[in-house]
Order: sequence, then C-alpha cells, then structure tokens
Amino acid sequence: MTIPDPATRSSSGYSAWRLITEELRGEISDSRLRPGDRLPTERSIAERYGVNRHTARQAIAALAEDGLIESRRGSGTFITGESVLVHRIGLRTRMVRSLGDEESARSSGRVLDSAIEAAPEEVARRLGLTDGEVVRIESTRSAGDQPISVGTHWFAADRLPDIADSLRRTGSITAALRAHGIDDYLRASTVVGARHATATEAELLAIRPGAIVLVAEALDTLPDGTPLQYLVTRFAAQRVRLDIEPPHAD
Amino acid sequence: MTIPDPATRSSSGYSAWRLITEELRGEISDSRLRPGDRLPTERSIAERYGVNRHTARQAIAALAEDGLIESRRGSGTFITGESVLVHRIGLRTRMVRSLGDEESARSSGRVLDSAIEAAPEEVARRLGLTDGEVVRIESTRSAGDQPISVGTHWFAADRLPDIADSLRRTGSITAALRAHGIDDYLRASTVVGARHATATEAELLAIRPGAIVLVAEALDTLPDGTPLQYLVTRFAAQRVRLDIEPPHAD
DNA sequence: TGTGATTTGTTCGTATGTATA
DNA sequence: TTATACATACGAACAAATCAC
Repeated sequence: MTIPDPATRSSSGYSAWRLITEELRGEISDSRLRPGDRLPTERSIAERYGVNRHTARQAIAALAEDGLIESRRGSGTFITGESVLVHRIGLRTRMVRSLGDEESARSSGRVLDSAIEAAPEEVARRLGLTDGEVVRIESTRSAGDQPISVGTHWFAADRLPDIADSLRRTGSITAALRAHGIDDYLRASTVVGARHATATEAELLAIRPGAIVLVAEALDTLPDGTPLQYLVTRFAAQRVRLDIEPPHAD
Repeated sequence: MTIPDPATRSSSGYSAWRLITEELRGEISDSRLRPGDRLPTERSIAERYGVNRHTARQAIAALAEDGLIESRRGSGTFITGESVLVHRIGLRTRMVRSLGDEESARSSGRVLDSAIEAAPEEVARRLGLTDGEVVRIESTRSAGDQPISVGTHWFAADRLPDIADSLRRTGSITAALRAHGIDDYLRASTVVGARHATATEAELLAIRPGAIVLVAEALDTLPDGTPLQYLVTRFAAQRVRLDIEPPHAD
C-alpha cells in the first residue's frame, strides 16, 4: 500500500494514519503478524509509508487502544495474544471462568479501600434507602496474575456496618455475607455498557489508559427481594467477555 | 489545576495531556459543562494550562472517543447530550426500549444485504450444522433517526432459504419467522464484549471511527432447543446500554 | 558492570487544508 | 470574503526505558 497524495486523500475521506491503521490491522488479523511478534519500529513504518513518525504513531496508537498490540518503551511494539476470560452473569454464579481452563481456581478478590459515607442519590434509590449512610468498598479481582475487574460496592450501613472487614478477611462477597448470616442472594438486575478507562482504572486493570472497559451496573437482593448490594464493576474489555445466563423457560 | 513541571510529572507518572483529560472529564460529569455547551477552543485550553495546542488536542481527543464531546470542524467542540437507550436482552424481549419512553414505537429495522454462502466454522458450530450453507443477513436498527445497532444474522439455509426476503418485507425477525411458521423462539445464550468500531460500523452507526461498540453474540433456538439463528450485534456504546433480564428464581 | 545505541513517550513549533460562522 | 476553529501532517528535541556489546 502507498499513501495517496493529500489531494487524493481528502476526496476519499481517509487520512494517512487511518489507512496505515487498517493496513496493519489486516496484517494482524491475517496472522502475517502473530502474537508475540514485534511490529516494525515507528521509524521504519514511517519510512515504509513515506510519512512522519507522528503519523505512524497515530496509526499504531489506534491499534494499541484495541488491545491488538502493546508498546513497551525502549523495547518495541508487540502483537498481544491475550487469552479471553468469560465471566458469567447469572442468578447465583459469581465466578470467573476461563475459556481455556483451570484458571478459575486462581481467581481472587482484594479490597482496596472502604468507607462509610452518605449515600449518593443514585445509590440510595437503588438500595431503597430514603436517607442514610452506605458502606462503599473498592475492590479488584484477578485471575492468575491478570487483573480482571475493579468494582465499587455499596451496602446499607445500618444493615451491614462492618461488611468491609469481613470482605477483607474472606476475599469473597459470598463468604463475607455468610459471616453476617446471609446465606443466599440473587442478581436482580444488570445493565451493561462500555466506555474508555479512566487513568485509575487503567492502572488497576493493567491496561493502557484509554483502553475499553465493560461497565456492569447491578443490584443484588435477598431472596425476598430486599435490596442488598448495588455494585458497578469495570472489566478490561480486551480480556473479558460477559456471558449472560439465559433466563429459565417457564 | 495547573500542569506541574515535567520533572514533577515524571515522578507522578501522569503526562500533561492525561491530567487535562481528567480535569475536563470532571467538569463534564460534575455538570459544570452541560450537554450542548461549547468546550473552550483548543487554543484557549492550551493557554489555560500553559501547554502547546497539540497537547490540548490530545486531551480533547480522548474525550471525543468516549463520546462525551463532539468536534465540529470550523465550529467548535460541544458536549454531547445523547439520550441513552436501554436494550433489553431477555427470553423473549427483542424490542428496543427507550429510557425516555415513546421512542420505542419508532424503532425500525432494515436489511442492508443478504447472501447464501458456506457456513464459517464458528457459525456452523453454533447452529449445529455438520456442513452446509447458511443465509447471512446484514441489518441495521434505528430508533427515531438515530442508528442503534448493526447486526449480522445467520440461519441454516436448508431450513429457511428465503428468510432474507421475509425480513426485508416485514422489517422484523419475529414477523419474518412467523411467516415461516415459527411462532416462538428463545434466547439461548448471549456473550457481550466491547471493542472499537471498524470504519464500516462507524459509518452505519453514525459514530466517530474509533468509537466503542458493544458486541453481543447470541444464539436463538426453538422452544425445543433446536438452534435457529446465530447473530452478532454491534451497538453504539455511547448511545446504548444492555439491560440483562434476570433469570427467574426457581 | 557499565556505556552507548535503540525505541517508545511527550512536548513544542510550524504549516496547510477544510468546514463553519 | 474574511476570520475562526478543527484536522492532518511534518520537523525537531529531549526524556525514559530497554537492549546489546
């Protein structure tokens, strides 16, 4: 491929860097460039297409945001070959299950931070609180050494004032709730969206700032329907798919 | 906010443009900048933070990719105030339902293209075909004048050879299947991911190239479990949330 | 071990094109 | 027509991380 003149390009509606992006994307999906392979250097790509290094960089950046490649300063840019985890969203399933296999056993959660504070409006509405305080917990979950998700959990503070400590001890919501006499809870609703990661999220998830996160906003209730936990979980989209458990046919 | 010296920044790990991005993002989510408002010009942002216009542009570009803002050449950059549609994924619900409301009535599908061809491996596996041909249909769905999703549908060609024509006539999968004597079908599985849009998808969905699409990969079956339709739907993430119908408690 | 070369990351400067007001 | 504002692209410089010798 050669980059056309600016005059030709302007009529076609494609800029040089977009053409280069598509070209490189093709080489990756055709497996001409395979996971672990090193991409040519910015300079050589720039020379190959007869453009400035900035232009080549912009093309490369677009691929990096898709998680197709990963740049390492001083070293080079490499084709990523990350395995995809499938996280099941269901009535009772809260596990991370690997497509490949036995990784699930090594899935582990960790509490980053917790606080008791006034309930934000949205949270109060979801938890059915007219007014009052909530326990907010920030957590992460990893499978093996790969971070999978970061989550923010809210519980009514009057019902479960020290849920954070239990969670810190057990490393699992289910176990922490059991310690408070709650043996079962159900997923009442889940809404999924996607956006770019914030700087903090990117750091916690070990992805590039600007990479995509899947955002799942969910409400867990007791079997009788009482709201228990409102949570917002952000998954690294390049590593995770959400598997929606089908509703049971009546 | 002031951008610290490069020396100070290098220890903090944040570049100037990232700091500006976060700052602007905060102003938008705090509603200090509201939908329809105009962002300060690149030049004034650059001056405000004492950086080069390129640096300001890089910060602004990150917000544009999130769909938070929209740049119009010659005019300015504006805060987008797109309404969010909630698309319900459930056992039988296939409608697009607006948060606001009455938009749902104006939801309409359109067939872009169809062909009968050999089943790709993945599709054959999902549809339970050992070998054979499939009908592939490319479609779009809009609510009002806003494109919501583009979808690729696959049906076994021996079962429903002219499903494409029926779909073209009726504009609805449900109606098209009814015309072929199929009165009911169920969602058997859904897997959701997210990635950046391709150039084609961006054009069809009226989003910026590089904006995010939610990708839902699903299998519909007859009530007896026979695979009926395998489909991959791409939603404009900046306009759509997927609402997962909770499984019924036994 | 250390030193220089390589490679990516960030920033500034400048120029030109294109769309809009 | 003119001015404004965003889009793309080139050139230069330096920083930071890594690698090869």
